[in-house]
Amino acid sequence: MSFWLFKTEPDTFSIDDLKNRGAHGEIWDGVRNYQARNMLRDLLRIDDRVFIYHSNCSVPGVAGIARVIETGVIDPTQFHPESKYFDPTSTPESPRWITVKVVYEKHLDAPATLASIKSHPELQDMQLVKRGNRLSILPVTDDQWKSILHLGNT
DNA sequence: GCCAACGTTGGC
DNA sequence: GCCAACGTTGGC
Repeated sequence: MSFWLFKTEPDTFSIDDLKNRGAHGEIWDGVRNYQARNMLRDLLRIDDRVFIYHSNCSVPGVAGIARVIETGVIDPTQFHPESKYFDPTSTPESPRWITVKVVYEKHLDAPATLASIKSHPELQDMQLVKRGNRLSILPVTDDQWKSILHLGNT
């Protein structure tokens, strides 16, 4: 089992929205970056655990945890002309955007804020805090996972 | 709103 | 292949 971090803007889709989907979970749609797509398509496995990270908000940070329940999911929004994620160059015969479905697992007791992550020496290697990082899907090491759990459960 | 740090697009 | 222009991300 591997660990990951997914970014989301809580104004658009928050961990509470994911919680409200219940056991049905939610397709992680809208990823339109090839590096991120490749991780979703090629590296994520069922039962992998995912930090849900709230970005572009007043207090950015890891809010909670989700679990991968389905892989190789064709992002349906690429075929929806009314969607902001519509991709007219993708075809049902050869879909370009593949993603996963996740289900809510739990909130951290308190969010592990970006500020607190930056203040912890053992987390300075996280891709999240690396200069210029903009990927919305990031790998997390076992040690980083444990450290952030600790940050969020004090 | 500002702006740095990207990724993408398209002319050449 | 080069590179300028443009769009996006996301912290602050």
